[in-house]
Amino acid sequence: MRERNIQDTVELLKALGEFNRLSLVYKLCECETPQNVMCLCDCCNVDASVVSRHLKTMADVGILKLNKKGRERTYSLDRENVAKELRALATKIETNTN
Amino acid sequence: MRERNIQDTVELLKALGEFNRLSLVYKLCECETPQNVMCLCDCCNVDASVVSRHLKTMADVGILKLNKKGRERTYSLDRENVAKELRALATKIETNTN
DNA sequence: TATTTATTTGCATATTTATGCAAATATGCA
DNA sequence: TGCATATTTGCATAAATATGCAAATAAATA
Repeated sequence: MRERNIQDTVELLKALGEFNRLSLVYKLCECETPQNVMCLCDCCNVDASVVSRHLKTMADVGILKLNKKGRERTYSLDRENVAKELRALATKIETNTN
Repeated sequence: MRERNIQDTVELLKALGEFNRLSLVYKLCECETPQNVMCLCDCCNVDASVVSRHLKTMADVGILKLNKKGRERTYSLDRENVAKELRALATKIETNTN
């Protein structure tokens, strides 16, 4: 398995490491189905355009999946991918890589 | 087990999500013994004062452990803690928390 | 005590990032 | 086609963050 380079990892962590974005992630944790921007607006007190940008930021680094069908654009968590990346980092840090 | 609140998690991720800081973490991954600031300066191209601040940032959120003995102040990775936190987040994200 | 070495802190600055509003875009529907 | 709704984008601004340099602090040692 090819190792993520450090910059990719930084971007993943940076995308998760902001209050409103992590709130969106937590919100999406509870959702069985993909959610649209309007619905996700409820979980943080900011303009819809800001939510839209946060969602794009996270989609860009593989945290979210974007589904387009017609007018609706819905986002869902890429649970598997995020969990995999976080666990890979955990393992790296846990292990003395000498 | 008490769950970390969202702000704590944000701070952990923010502390890891910066290039020079993650470089320091990777460097410390390779070290069996705690390292001092001067030694850690090698791995990123910034002033020692900047490294010092980055190390403090990470110590503050439990990524690093600070050991003081005499003049020497050494830092080591809190491998267990970081791995635990990252895995907890991975599990939360992976699981539909309905 | 004076000096040397390691680290931190104060301050100024540059860069990045988050935000809101208004306008643009996209799509479904009357 | 024209309108309504959802989403994104341009732009300006505020806030947060990273950085370097110089000075301050801390501790070992001559």
